[in-house]
Amino acid sequence: MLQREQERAASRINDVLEEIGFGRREFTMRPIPFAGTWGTSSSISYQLANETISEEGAPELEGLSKKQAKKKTKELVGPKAQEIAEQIATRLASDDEFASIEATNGYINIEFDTQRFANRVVSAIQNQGLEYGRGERKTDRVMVEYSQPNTHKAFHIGHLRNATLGNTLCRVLDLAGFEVQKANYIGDIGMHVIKCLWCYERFHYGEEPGPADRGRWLGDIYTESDQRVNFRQDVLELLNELASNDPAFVTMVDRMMKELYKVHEVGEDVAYLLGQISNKREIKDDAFYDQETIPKFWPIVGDQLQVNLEMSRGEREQHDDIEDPIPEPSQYEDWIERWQELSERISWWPHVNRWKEEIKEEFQRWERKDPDFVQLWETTKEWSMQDFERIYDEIDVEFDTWFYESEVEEPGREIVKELMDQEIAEISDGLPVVKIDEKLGLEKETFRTMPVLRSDGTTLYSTKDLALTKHKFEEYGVDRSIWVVDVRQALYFQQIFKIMELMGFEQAEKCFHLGYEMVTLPSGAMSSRSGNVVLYDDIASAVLERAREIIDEKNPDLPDAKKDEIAHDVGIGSLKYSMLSRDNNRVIVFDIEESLSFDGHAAPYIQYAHARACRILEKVDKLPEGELTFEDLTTEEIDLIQQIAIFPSEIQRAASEYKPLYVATYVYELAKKFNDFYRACPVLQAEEPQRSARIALVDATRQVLANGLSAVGIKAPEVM
RNA sequence: GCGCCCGUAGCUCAGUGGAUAGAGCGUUUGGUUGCGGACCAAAAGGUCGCAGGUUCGAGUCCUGCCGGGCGUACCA
Repeated sequence: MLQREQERAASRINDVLEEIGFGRREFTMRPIPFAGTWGTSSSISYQLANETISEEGAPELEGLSKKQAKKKTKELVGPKAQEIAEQIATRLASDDEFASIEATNGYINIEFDTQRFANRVVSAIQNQGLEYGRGERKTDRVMVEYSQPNTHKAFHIGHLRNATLGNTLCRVLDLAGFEVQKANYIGDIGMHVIKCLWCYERFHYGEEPGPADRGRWLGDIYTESDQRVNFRQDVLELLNELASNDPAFVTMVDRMMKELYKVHEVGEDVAYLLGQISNKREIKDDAFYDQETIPKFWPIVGDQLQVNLEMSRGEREQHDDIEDPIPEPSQYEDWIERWQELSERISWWPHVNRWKEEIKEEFQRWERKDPDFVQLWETTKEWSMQDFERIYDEIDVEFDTWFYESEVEEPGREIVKELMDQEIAEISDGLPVVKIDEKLGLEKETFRTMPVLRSDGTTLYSTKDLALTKHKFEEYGVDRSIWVVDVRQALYFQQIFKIMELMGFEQAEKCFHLGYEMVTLPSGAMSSRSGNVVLYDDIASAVLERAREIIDEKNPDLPDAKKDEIAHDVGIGSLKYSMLSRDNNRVIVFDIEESLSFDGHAAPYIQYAHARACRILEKVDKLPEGELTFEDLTTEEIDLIQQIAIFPSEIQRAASEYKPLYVATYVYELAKKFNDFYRACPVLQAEEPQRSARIALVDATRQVLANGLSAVGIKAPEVM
């Protein structure tokens, strides 16, 4: 609608350019960037001014050096642009279709006739309702694969970022006019599942979780399994860190070793530890003769850390023989905490290698489809799935198609055969790989080499993804395939796309990986193993509780069920918005306190604007109909009308660049402009015909706020 | 080594080659019987990491540095 006006304006300018001898040009019209003005502008006169000066020359440039001439040109362009703009504006002035045409700062500014366009915008919104913003039908069939949670693991806020981004992208693409298929790809098999089930059978057999927290229960078992398997690594990591970062620890190594030898006479191991620590060389897992050395050494390490902590606090004399400055007490407290956690499990040390063997055997049970294993896998998988479905329901995220990793293992092996037959893949170091750079004839290392099967014939993630991608193209008729996945897999997806291209799939060109950065915590990267993780369920219940408190305070008379519903809309909306209001390739440091605040740039602000609009409309008997009077508008009214008018084009922009952020920003800006209007312009108390016009504007804004929130997957309650 | 991302107000972040670089949080001071104060106004706060280049015009594009994060053959 506005685009048409812009095109018309550009075309009229071109008419004038032709008349005055510049000829027709390609240029884009941009909004006038001043508050309270609604129209379109062109900077074409700057280009023309520059051309004129450099082609025709100017008396001021005579006899100047090149550099000086350039500098002078710069000074001359501004005034000349203004001159040309004025010339164009005067010729256009005879056009009575625009409210005003002016030359300012060298730009041609064409203001719209608010009476005409405001009516057009408001009535379009009234007529289209929920459909306002929908673009023309596009021909491409799009599939967006997102969420991809692993069963047997807990759902945390990192998963929430993915689900929110992916779901919003789907909603935006759909609104933009694409046929969208929302796909989930469940990681229901793989090493993580094997580890979890091994740990269950080995240490928790026969235990039953409560029906409500099976998902979390499984996640806890997975975490335990991970801790068991990585136990030695974690222990050595701390020891090595102490050896390289704590001079007091290194200085005391002789004393510690004497103590160790008293309780544990294994000379080789004591000598090894002494040598590595005092020379700050890495202590290796497989270097010990005796499996009890580290468990015996561990209490000595703890005692030493305690001594060092006291020394760092200044409660003990400093040792003259420590040359480097010793770490802060807080650093020791951190180390002691880690030591303490590992200490509780130090008896695991001798068993770790055997456990690893057992896990390999467990993997074989899966590979040969051992019936007992498969049955256990199916029941536990179902527990996770029920949990996921509950969460998706809570956060209003949906899927049309569900893929499972376990179902693409066989097709994966077939595609590897195909790749071998077509000589795209080859055997290298005993496993099938695709040497992508070589196949593409690239000199520079770009896509590298991708393994497509393990050397023992078991499938890799890539094996399955290649098969699934082919499946999407062939069985689902997907033209444009999108993956919403962690940005760390960027190279991986480039490799997949290139292999699909090598196989001759034209759709490879329109494959797109929407990468997003990590969600970290103020205490560092999330890791379930170390317990540094915020689970969805925990943050969701905290946010819901907080939202409920505020509603109780603001709106005590509402029925309980209604309060719960609003608390849900506001709390979850706020959480989702915090995931959308930051660019996808920026790290989110998730601050729990901040997520519990509903002020400022957040979903409740937008929802509040919507509720306010609803409140005004509630007091109106009948919405105005027919031609309205939008004359002598205030700055706030003009800016608001302009904002609701650009919604459709913002949706297109977000869809074409795959940027959910644009919509999140847009709808916040809209709420802001509505609040400005709300303050400056009385609606119900206004005199007719202004009253009717404002009521219609409020109604249109309410609709666009609702549509905008819906596009980002956030509910728009009428009361809050 | 190679590649990708980030660097904008004290903090967290927007910013489509174009006019005076904007929000939120925090700080300080205010907001009248008005339509809901989850709101609003004012003040303070900037060498847009640095240096070149392209351009009439660069926070935005190109090149090189600096700082931080991430990825780089049988994890997913």
